[in-house]
Amino acid sequence: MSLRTPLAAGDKVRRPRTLAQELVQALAARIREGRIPAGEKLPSEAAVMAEFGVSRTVVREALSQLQAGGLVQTRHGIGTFALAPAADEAFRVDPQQLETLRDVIALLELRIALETEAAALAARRRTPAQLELLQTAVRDFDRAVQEGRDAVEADFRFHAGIARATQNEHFSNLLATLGTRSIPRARLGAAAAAGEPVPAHEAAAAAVAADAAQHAARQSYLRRVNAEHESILDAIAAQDAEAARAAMRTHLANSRERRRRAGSQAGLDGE
Amino acid sequence: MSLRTPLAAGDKVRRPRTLAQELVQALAARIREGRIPAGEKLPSEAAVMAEFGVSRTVVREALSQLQAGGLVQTRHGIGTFALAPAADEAFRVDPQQLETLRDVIALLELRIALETEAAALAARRRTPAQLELLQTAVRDFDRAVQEGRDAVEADFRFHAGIARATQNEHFSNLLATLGTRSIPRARLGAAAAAGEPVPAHEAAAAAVAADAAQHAARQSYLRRVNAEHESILDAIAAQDAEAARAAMRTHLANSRERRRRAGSQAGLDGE
DNA sequence: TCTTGTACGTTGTCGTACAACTTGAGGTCC
DNA sequence: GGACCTCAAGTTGTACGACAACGTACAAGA
Repeated sequence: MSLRTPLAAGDKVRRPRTLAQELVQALAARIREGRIPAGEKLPSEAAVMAEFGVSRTVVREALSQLQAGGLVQTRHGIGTFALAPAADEAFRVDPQQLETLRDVIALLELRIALETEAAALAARRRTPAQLELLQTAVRDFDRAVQEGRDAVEADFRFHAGIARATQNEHFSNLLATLGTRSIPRARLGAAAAAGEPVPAHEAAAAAVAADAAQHAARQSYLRRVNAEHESILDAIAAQDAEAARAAMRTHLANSRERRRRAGSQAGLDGE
Repeated sequence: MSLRTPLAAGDKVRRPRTLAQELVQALAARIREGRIPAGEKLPSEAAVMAEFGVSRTVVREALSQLQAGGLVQTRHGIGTFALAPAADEAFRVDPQQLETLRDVIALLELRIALETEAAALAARRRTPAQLELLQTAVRDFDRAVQEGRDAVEADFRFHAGIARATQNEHFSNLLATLGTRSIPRARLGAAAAAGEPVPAHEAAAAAVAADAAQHAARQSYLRRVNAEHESILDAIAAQDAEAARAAMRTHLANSRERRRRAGSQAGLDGE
């Protein structure tokens, strides 16, 4: 069996363009169809080379992709093994589950679970360099608030930095999954609320005043958020795990209440 | 920036993973953090080689995995491009990350974060029917231990029941994802070590005695586990959130220590 | 019996070379 | 001047050979 056979005349737009991708399909089929049962060892790279008539480069890239796809597992010096069809029970948040305020708060509860523990672990394990990144994030957040710019990025950086400082990849991976769902919300609402110059050509004076008041309220709210960030940062700097845990819980619980009060009106902007 | 730098003294058992996988993480981080915006071209393979100080083999395997993961797209003769975050950003645990004891403990840390909070929420919110299910699970666990049967199923049912009693789907969804990865790992070695009837036809008396001793040790260990379950159950029955949180933390921390002591020898059986 | 060494098979990384593809610059012809 | 052609440069795709790192099995030695 060789992959090098030129395409027959009828085979116009054959799907897989590269040899590696063809090989991926061939091997994936064997695994999915059970011709290579779960736990069983695949042929060695040399054997696959011989069987399919391709170079080791191609074989390795194919195995690499199967690995990334979770179909096989490779162990140095031993071989490559097929994995259980892995009822790919990936955790994901259905976008439909973010429609109501109640949905958003449910997700925030999960973040509380995740991040309070992360804060505690980060306090114990953070490296000096990681602490520095957190300090930078808090400073940037503060500056963005003062200058009326969008502070969401610095906010996210702060939380992501804590997750990373746990030295446990799972925390940052999971937060990334949650974050892209729960934060990046406000494309429309927040931008307008964040102080973009509104086309106020014909706006009534009353509307302008209301806008200014809203802006001021947002400022004070963001300052409170920053103060909470600093409490967390102090605890992590002092390597006080329990204080960090408590400060993070306060921060996120406050976020939850702020959001709850804001209702569904303001959309889901940063915390 | 080079991946080849020898480990610093402080770096504990730094992931012995492969260069390609490290590179995958580094590049994936750049994309996820927006340092390489969607649609933008990644550095050429030659540029990545130079920047990270690795061979083209490694670079190509890393890109290959990113491709399989849907983060980038490669076009022959042009380059590799970052893709839109693809709403597919699901959280999953790479099977490769469950190889070492250290990996298992890392996952357990995440479970601690998740389940301590779940226990607290469950204490506040559980319905009488849900409480009853938990009581049944604990009773079944106890009976299974006494009768020498496998208690993993009842154990998992107890934990899953708590997650469900939070009334927050995300907790049970995530626990399911973690559970299928971290518990049923009864592969080759684990199955034999977990107390399966050994073909003892010609086993020496000494071996039988050792086996009996191991069985007794396992019994006492499972009774301790059950006692911990009962503490959690009591707190949830009394709707005492803080007590439930503390009891769950104790339980999982003990699990972690038991597992740590067991080392990698016993494989990854239930807790 | 237990330990040690050692040979072998397997995967991980490196380097070089060339083929195939795309783009853009420059040249040629009308 | 404009349309077309050619070609060079940059990029990804594939091949081949070499060695390092890792695990396992088995034989030799204490």
